[in-house]
Amino acid sequence: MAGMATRTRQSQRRRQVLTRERIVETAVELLDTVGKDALTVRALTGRLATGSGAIYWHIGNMDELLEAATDAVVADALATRPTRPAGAGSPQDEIRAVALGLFDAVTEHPWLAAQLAAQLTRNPWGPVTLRIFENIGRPVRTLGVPQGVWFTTTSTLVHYILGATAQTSQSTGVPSSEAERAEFLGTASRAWQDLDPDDYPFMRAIADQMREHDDREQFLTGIDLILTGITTLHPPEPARRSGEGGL
Amino acid sequence: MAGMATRTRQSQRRRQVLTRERIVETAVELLDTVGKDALTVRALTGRLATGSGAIYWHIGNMDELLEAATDAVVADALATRPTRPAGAGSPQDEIRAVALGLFDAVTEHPWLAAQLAAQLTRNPWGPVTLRIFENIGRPVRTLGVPQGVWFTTTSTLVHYILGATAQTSQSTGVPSSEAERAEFLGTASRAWQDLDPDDYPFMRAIADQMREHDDREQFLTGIDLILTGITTLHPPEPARRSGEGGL
DNA sequence: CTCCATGTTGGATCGATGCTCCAACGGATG
DNA sequence: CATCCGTTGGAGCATCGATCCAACATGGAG
Repeated sequence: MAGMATRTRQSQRRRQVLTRERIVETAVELLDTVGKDALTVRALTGRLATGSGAIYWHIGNMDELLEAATDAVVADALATRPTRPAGAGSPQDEIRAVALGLFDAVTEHPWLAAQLAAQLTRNPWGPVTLRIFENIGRPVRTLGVPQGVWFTTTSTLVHYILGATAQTSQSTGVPSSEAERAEFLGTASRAWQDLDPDDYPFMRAIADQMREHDDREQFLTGIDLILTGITTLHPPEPARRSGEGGL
Repeated sequence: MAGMATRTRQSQRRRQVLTRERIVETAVELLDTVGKDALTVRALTGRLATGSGAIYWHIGNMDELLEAATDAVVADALATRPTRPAGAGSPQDEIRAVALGLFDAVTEHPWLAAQLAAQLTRNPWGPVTLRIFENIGRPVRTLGVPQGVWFTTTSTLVHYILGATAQTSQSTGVPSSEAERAEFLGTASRAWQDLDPDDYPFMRAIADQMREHDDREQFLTGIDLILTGITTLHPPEPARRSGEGGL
């Protein structure tokens, strides 16, 4: 209340102030380097040279910390879009860019896929989902679809993106995993061919395609599939009446 | 038998055989009634009147048990399709039926959404994913799309379904939650209208649609959107060559 | 029928985790 | 200098997944 400049900068007044931001930052580091199971309160106290009580003073929960870490990474992935100052390309390109930003973030952070899915179910309209929705919905609006279907259209895209990224977790990323990935795909493809022909005829039929598919390319193909459906069901009006209020 | 009273305290040991199937069954019961956090090894030993060692003799892992429970529920949801002996309706109807089967299963089992997402990330080609893929891919094949895009097309549908069901977890289900649901939507819609206009213009614009949307209807709309994209990009050939071997 | 061999059971026990509780610290205020 | 309160660090608690092992039951060999 009426605090003047008393709240001085967070310089090395103490060794280094423990702030919520710093905790989240360290959590992301731990997640990236050691994996999700290694993100424990004790690991945090070790890295930050503090106690568990200090940590719980800034974050109320472990789930809350995971949500904050997820939101931080997602915000960074959506902010650093390929130098595109404003809506330069088509709305379709913008949607592809946002989707690819999330896709690449998931491949860079192996823990992110599980967390995105977890946040979606635990807190369906939390900050993470909100952020993604906003970034997809904005180009959807400029796509020329009627306002009545903005919500549904955006939902379809977001749900596909999150479902697709959920499955594309650990595969790519490390460059040396080229052979490793080929072996994984080969093993899976072979396993599909050995399935019961009565129970799984389809999986056997696409075993070959599976071995040679590219996750990223397939991801984009799915986006284009949905975009085609959108523009087919709601073709952009050639001349848009400007004085058209809602409804 | 003439066993003396030397040590007959636990004579009723074999009153009911402990099998993996029974453990999974009990796990589903616990998940449905008390929730996911209540599914502990100790809760299982209590319900089954046994010890933890006996349980770990049949299941190797807690994650494995969760996967088995998920697969059991999914298999049941996909098997009990509305009395449709064979492919009676159009491929589109079949896809809608499979998707709705999963959607309804998620609403009936509040824990299922999180588990479906978890299985997708942890074990991308485990039995659960395999089963869903097969049930979606089969009608996709009869849709008339070229074989080269079977895998990609099915992936798009499955990823959307899993992403959408992931967000539709706790909302509907209980009939008495009618007012509760309305209040939840109203609260969320109001929260969106209070967002920063600079950061979240889109969410503010669709706050009204959000309050009055129906999850199930929106889910089906998304399916139709993707189906439209599929049939637009790959129109069914009027005459299909039958002697088309794989290659 | 007797008696092991083998597969199965039940529970004690271990290590680890999330979280709470509390004494102590230290900069700001008077 | 004295006091206060936001903040810190760590001991401790409850609980969990998982392991280990002695006690059992059952089928087949003798």
